[in-house]
Amino acid sequence: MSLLLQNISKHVDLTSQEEELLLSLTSTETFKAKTILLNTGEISKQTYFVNAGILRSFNINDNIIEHVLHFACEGWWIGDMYSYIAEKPGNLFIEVLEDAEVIIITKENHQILYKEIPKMERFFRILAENSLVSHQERLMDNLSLTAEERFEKFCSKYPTLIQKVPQKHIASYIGVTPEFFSKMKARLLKK
Amino acid sequence: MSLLLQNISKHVDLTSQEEELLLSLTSTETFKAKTILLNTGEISKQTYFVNAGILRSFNINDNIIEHVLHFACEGWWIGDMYSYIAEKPGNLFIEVLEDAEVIIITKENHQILYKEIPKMERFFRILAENSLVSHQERLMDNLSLTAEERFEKFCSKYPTLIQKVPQKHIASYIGVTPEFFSKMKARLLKK
DNA sequence: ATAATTTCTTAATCTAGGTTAAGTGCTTTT
DNA sequence: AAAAGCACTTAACCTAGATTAAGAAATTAT
Repeated sequence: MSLLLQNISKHVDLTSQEEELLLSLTSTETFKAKTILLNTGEISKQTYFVNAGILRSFNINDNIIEHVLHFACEGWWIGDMYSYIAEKPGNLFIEVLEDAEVIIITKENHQILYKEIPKMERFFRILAENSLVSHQERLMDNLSLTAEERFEKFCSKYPTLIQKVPQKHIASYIGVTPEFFSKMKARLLKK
Repeated sequence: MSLLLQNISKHVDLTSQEEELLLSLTSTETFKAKTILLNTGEISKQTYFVNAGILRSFNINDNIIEHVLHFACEGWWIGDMYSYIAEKPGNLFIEVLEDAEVIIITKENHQILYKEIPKMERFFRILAENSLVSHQERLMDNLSLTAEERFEKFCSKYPTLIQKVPQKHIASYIGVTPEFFSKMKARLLKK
């Protein structure tokens, strides 16, 4: 069964007709590493579900410094939620880090989906609630933990990502410079 | 019309029977300032909508330092989303800062609500999505802005809160100590 | 009103993490 | 296989914000 249907079935039960309709409202595309799926200033008209590979979303502030908001690998959703729901130019880039296969839902199809399969409101409610909880936790962690503690938490939460994505992106996600991250890692290895 | 129904009508249209049912599934209570509505370690079984007054949610880490996650005044929702959806002991306190009137929905009634009025799935989906967007923005702000910039943003976003809640809570929300906040404020006034 | 408790301020000192810079080893491209 | 461009490390120095401590102002309780 497709990873997407599996993901959805964790929270709502679809009939096979509904599943078919759902799939007919999506498209699947593959992208090479380094592809930019979304640029700052663009209005995001799609939501992505990752079948394979790794993506990240990030922004860049005045000083040309990147900040990673989110990584997404197999089975994860990613997008610029702000731009997508407000239909306004966003601040995020979405980039492919590792060759990826991605399921795309456009905003129009997403609306059709809600109309034809009201159960999908429930699915995306639960998705948003779970995402909200993890963002709240990350926020509190950034306020109350040291960089070292945040790194340890990241490692236990996303063990596979550590080998796969460049360190500097992890440093950015955690909220430190690559130089400090390197120093910190060396310090941890000595223990 | 009640503030709650007004709030809901921004996103979904309810019939008057549905509105009646909704209200019958809620209760309204008033609380004195300093009342603790939820303690760390408790399983949160209610979601709150603020009719009047001010509440905050916060956690306390080992060092006995508080971190404010959220303020809620008139027309805002507040709760411990993690504990509420996972039905596990949470890490948050919810406290009344200013005498409050609060509409309470219990988890059981919330489920009934979804069953009887499926439209409410949509409402809470939109609520969660909006909340997610603002948490994402706050996260990125914490990673990329200085304390001073975060304070200015807070002022323009929540102008009424500044007069009403103790400074130390705003310092905590912004992510600095009360002492540094005081120094920073003095510095800003000189300009 | 007065005492008690909180909240806020100021100032000296300290530190986690940032900045700058130079060098080393990878990939990727040609 | 060279050349170019990234990604990572190390080290010296710097700074935003933390910590500690003590006093002043404002609330709250008696």
